[in-house]
Amino acid sequence: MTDTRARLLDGALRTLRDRGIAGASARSIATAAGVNQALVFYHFGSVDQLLTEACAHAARERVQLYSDQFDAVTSLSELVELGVRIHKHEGAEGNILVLAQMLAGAQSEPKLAPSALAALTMWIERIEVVLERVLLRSPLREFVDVPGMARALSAAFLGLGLYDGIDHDGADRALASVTRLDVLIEVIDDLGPAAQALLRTRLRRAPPTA
Amino acid sequence: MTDTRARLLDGALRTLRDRGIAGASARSIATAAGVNQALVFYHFGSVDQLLTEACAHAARERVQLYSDQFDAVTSLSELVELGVRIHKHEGAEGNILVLAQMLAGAQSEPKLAPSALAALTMWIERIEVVLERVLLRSPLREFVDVPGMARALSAAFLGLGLYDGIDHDGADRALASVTRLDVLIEVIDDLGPAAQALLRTRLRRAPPTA
DNA sequence: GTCTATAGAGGGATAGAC
DNA sequence: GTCTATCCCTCTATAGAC
Repeated sequence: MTDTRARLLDGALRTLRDRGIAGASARSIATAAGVNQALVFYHFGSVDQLLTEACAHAARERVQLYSDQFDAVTSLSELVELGVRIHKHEGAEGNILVLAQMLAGAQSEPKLAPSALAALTMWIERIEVVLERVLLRSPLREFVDVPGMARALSAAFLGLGLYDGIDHDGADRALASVTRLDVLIEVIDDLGPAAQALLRTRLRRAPPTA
Repeated sequence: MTDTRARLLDGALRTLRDRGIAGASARSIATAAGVNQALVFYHFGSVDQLLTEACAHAARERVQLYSDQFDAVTSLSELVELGVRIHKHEGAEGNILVLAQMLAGAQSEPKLAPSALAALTMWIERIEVVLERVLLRSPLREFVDVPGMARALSAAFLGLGLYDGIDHDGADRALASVTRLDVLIEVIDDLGPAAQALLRTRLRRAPPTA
C-alpha cells in the first residue's frame, strides 16, 4: 500500500472522529492527511469509497488489536471490564466514534450502510464468540440469545460513545453503573447448586415476554 | 406560533430523521416544510438554531406523549416493555433518530451539544423517576446507581436506533434478547424472602469493581 | 412575513501539466 | 503519482422588492 493511500485512510478516520460525518469532506480529509485534495479521487474514486475503505480497515485493525484480550475473557464480569477498557481507549483514540458517525451518515447515504454494517459486524462476531464461551457453564445460558445480546451490547456502546461526546461525566457514570451490575451476574454464576437449581426452575416457569 | 414556524420545526425533524445531520441543510428543511428557504433565517436566524429549537420542541412533546405510560410502569419488566414500545414507535416516527443525529452532529459542531444534551436529559430524567420508583422494593436497589443506569439505558437506545437504520433484523433480535433478560430481573424481584436474603448477602460481599 | 436574487464560501469531481 | 486550475453544484446568509 502506497504511503499516500495509508495517509488518506488515516486522515479519513481522524476527520470522521473529530469533525463527524458532516465534516468529512475530501478537502478536510486531505488536509488532515497532509496530501493534495485531488488524490482522494485518484486513489479512491469518491469520498464515500474512501470512508468505506477507511472504516473497514480500521475495524479490522482495532478488533485485531483487542484480539488477545477478547480471548482472555473468562466471565461476564471480565467481558464488561474489557468493554469499559475499550470504551475508554477507543473513545479518545478511535473506532467507536468513527463507527457511530458512519451509522449516522448511513441513514441518509445508503452507500455507506453496507460498509458500516460490515465494520460493526466484526465487533459483533468477536463478542458473540466470547459470550458463547463465557455462558457455557452459566445458568443463564439457555435464556440468552447470544447473537441478539452481542448486537444489543454493540449498539449500546455506539450510543455511549456518542453520549460521551456531549456529556463525558454522564457517560462515565453510566459506565460505572453498568460495571456494578456485573457483580449481580457474577453472583448468579457463583450461586451454589441448590440456589442455581431454584433460579433455573423459576426462569423456566417464566415464559419469554417477547 | 405562526404556521410557518411550526412547519419549519416539523420539517427540520423529518429532515434530520430521514437524511441525517449531514443532509439537514436550510434548503432541504425548507423543501420538507413546503416553505421558502430564506424563511429559515428570518424565523430562526441560522440552521443550527432551528435544529436546536426543533430538537427541544420534539423532546418535550415526545416525553409528554409517553408520560402516562411512564407513570404506569410498576416493574423493571414493564419498563423494558415500554422501552421496546417506544423504540418501535419512535424508530419509524420520531425522536430517537433525531436525537442520535443531533449527538452525531454535536461532535463536530459544539453549538449543537447543549441542546442535544438538554433534549436527551428530558428522557433521562423521566427514566430516573421510574427507575427510582420501581427499584424501591427490589433487592437490587442498593446496587443500582439510578442516574447512571438511566443514562446507560438512554445511550443504549440511541445506539439501537442508529443500528436499526442499517440492520433492522439485527436490531429486532437485539431488542428481543434484552426483553428476555427482564425475566431474570423479574425472577430476582420475585424470589422468596430466604433466597432474597441470600442474594443480598452475596451482593454485599462482592465489592464494586468500578 | 414572504418572495427573488445573489454574494461568497465550500464541496465533489475532472482535465491536463509535470 | 502528484500537482494546479477549474467547472459546476450546493450551501449559508443577506439585500431588497412586494
